Amino acid sequence: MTIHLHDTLRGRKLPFEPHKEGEVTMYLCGPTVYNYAHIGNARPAVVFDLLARLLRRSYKLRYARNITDVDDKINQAAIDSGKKIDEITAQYIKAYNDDMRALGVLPPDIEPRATQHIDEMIVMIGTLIDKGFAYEAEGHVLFDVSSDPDYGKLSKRDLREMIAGARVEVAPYKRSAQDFVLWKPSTPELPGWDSPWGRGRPGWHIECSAMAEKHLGETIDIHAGGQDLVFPHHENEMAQSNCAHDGAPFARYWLHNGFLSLDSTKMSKSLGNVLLVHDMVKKIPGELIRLALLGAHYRQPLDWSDAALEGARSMLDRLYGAIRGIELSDAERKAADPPAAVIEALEDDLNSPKAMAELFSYARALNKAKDENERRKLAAEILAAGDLLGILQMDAESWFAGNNDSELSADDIESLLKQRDEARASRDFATADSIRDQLAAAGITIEDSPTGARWRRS
RNA sequence: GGCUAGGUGGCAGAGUGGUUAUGCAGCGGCCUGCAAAGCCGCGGACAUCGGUUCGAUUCCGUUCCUAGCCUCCA
Repeated sequence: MTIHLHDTLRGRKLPFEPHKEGEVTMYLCGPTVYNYAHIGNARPAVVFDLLARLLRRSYKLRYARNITDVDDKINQAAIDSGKKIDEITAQYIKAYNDDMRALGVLPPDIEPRATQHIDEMIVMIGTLIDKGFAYEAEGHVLFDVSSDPDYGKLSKRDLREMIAGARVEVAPYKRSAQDFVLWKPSTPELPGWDSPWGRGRPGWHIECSAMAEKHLGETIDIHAGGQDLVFPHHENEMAQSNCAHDGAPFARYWLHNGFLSLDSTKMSKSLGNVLLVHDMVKKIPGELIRLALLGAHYRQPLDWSDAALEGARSMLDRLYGAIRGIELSDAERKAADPPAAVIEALEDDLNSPKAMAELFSYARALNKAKDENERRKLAAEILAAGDLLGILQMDAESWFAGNNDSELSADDIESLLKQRDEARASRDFATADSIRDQLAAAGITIEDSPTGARWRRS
């Protein structure tokens, strides 16, 4: 089955055909590094990591995820903290990569940084001026929206209506309220670079156009990001790139993930309800967070809550419970492919909830199977699906052992289990049950089986 | 106000013009010393009002509601 993807520009799901046969280029708008990433920031990173993993099965993928390291919010963070800009960006770039790794996000092939592509941006801005799509005014360079007849097509906005509804305050140097900044002047204390228009810094949108062109070419196959980037960020990127490239399409498929809310409200610093991935991964297994993020289809809204997290935990308990106790060799693991139904679900516009549902039918089959070879085969297939989805990366015993922060160590538990076994052997069930109660009080659940008792933290 | 997405059983969340989502929770059974896990089975849903149709949760339109965007934002 061919991969189908929903394209924002055309507004529907389409069969995916890359520009060049067998090769795919993908660009994701990454973080602005002035703070830790919150759980909403993690959604596109995780969702499109899954897409990257899926694409790599069938194509040679070149995947870029940029880092915005020049931005007014960064400048403000430097002023607020008294730190140097470089210190701040270095700190948060490292934190971002660490946090994403904890969520099972594989590194992209390229991680271009805005500050390392100023020359390319200046060249592109010059091209836009030369071709009549941009103009200089009071040290600024602005994109002339009226010069691009396609402007508004991505976000499905009517330019005239936007003008009618525009805010009152329009910078005096703008010809039109919708014109946006490609280059703006910097004061001496702000970061800046020499340019034909004086010392300054780039506008927000130009970096993605310039970096995508440099690393992936004039036309990229997939451009992804959060839904809130459709306007103005992606609309503006598309305008810049299309105009600079004489109409060559910037992206063949535009993918946008839905918004994440927190307990049904928008995350915002003023409400104080921002969940930082950096804090969460200290307490919660990364793949649990990852599965919770993949628990809804990527284009659907997702409400983050403890209940959502517990739902993901139940799912992982069930899957780990099925494969628990089956030791596979590396060769057995490598030989297995994910179930076809799982792949088909993912190839249908990255339907991760469907993929999970298919995986559960394999877990059920494994739980029912008596034949050891059959069980090993099913376990290997489930684990192969886990590798594709970025889950089931832990040893099952470790998963059920959980955090080691309770009063009972694994050795304590084993010792108590042994006592209980002895009591049970002599049919002293009162003692056996009191040990079980003792363990239950410490959050340990016992599971007896023909091969002896197992335990897990709940 | 405009644009774009949605509104599915107790919760989460897929999907479909007529037939089982799936996970959790609930109920009954099997297994168990009793549990837990697992297995088998059961109940319960498609916001509203119209229309198309032999038949609509699924297509079209109305109304209501929700979210995002329209200003920095994943």
